[in-house]
Amino acid sequence: MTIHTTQRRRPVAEARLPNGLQAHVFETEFNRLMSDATTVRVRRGQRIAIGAEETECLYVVSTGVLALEVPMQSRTRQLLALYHPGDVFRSSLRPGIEGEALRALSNGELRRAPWSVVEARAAESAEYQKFLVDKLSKSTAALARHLASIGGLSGPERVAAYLVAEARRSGKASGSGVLLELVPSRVDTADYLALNADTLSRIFGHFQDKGLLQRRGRNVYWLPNLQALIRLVPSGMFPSEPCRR
Amino acid sequence: MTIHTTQRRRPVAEARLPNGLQAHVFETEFNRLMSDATTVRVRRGQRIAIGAEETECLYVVSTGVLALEVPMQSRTRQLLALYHPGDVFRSSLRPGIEGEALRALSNGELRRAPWSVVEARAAESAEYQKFLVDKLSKSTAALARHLASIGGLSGPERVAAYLVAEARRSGKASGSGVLLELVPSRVDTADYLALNADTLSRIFGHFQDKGLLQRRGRNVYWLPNLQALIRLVPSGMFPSEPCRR
DNA sequence: CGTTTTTATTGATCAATATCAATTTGTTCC
DNA sequence: GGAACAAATTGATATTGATCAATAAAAACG
Repeated sequence: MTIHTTQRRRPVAEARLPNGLQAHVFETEFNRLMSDATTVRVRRGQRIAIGAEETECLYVVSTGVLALEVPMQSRTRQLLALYHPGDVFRSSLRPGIEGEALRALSNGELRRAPWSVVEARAAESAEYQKFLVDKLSKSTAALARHLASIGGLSGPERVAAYLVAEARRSGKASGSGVLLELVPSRVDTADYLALNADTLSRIFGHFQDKGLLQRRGRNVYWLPNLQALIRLVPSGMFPSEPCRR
Repeated sequence: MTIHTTQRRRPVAEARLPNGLQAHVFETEFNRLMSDATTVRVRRGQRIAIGAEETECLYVVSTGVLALEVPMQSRTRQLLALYHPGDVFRSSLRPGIEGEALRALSNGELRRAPWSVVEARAAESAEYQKFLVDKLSKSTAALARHLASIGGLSGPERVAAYLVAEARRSGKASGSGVLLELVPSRVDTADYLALNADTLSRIFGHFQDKGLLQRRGRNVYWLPNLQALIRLVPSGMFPSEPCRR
């Protein structure tokens, strides 16, 4: 297993934690839990091989966005899950498909610790144990939710579900709508949503035509009407979770 | 949460453990771990509501096949995972989609224990703890693998991958090929593979025409050439796992 | 054993999305 | 600022898989 460290040609994007709360949790809980973790700087596009059994690790995203990637056909791939600042990834969650890896979708930073060390540390404190198990469970639940989305929804529905989920995760209230930064490129987003990049582009176009989406910058979009987007997704997909602001 | 117990109109199918090994592990490890679990008999089609936070449970399949189900559109659903004898399901793995449930795809029996009890028991023994965590990790890995399959493969590829996985899980060497019992109905299998039941039927037909599949009974199929089926699936999906017999 | 009910197959058609190629737009870097 | 490069959009067309309706095949049941 090789982990290439950043060659520092491009400046690493500074920390972009979605909001104060998450930053706080991240700082207090994880920095203690991961006090002896290795910091790994990653550049957009970089591949981080996931360790085998013996080198099982826990990864925690500090900044940037990463994805769990598996290569499928010769030229295609599937992104199984996205990891944002504060998210954890345990390598035993990996599907065991040849070529699987973590892939940086933006510049960023993550911390890596051997699972054995994390386990020992967690054993010392029931509080940390609970925190960790909770994080990992949520990540599995997210995987299940994504599978439901890919397997059960049409293209536009998937995109709407993605936008709503992102808005809830990191959107900022702005005017009458929600301002949203979508870090992954079109191709990455398409590979995550199991859509063709061209098709995804078209769906974004339709949403813009219908006034559901407005581009405000490179990766920045404004959603004037989140409720309308939610209505595009079969009810039940978002069971009355409060929308953070 | 209501769990309907069997009304015993139809006889419950007797235990069908795939082979001696699994039966053994199941007996020795789990019966001790789950010694104070409730036994729940289920009939094909029965829905088992998954508990909320407070009533989080661990389920262990004794006999039969169950699936984690989420309703999508009005008439459609997605089966996220299949659970066979010996498999475990922890309710915090649920995606949190309205209407989610365990669904019995055949008559069978499962054991249910409150998570708190299981946790306490596992805390007593590192061996059990490890066994449990390992089972749950594998179930998450299977979820990821299934997501890769649904998101990245075509219909026929998905079906081939399903057949190969089932052959490896429970197939019995028979003549020059593998004999396989496929318990779930066409509709259930289709919902699991995110395909239309008609389309699935056609794919089975094509596989039969190509001599990859032969019907041998109600749910029993014979695969004369497993290698040919494996070649239909992008390499990497099945990285040199030994084929059990 | 024949009737009822459920499950599976098959054909004709349609809709959704992938593919390929050509532009356009945006970014990076001198 | 402008050349060189990368990313995103758009149009024309092909392909896959869904849908609907009709039929066939199996099980269940009296």
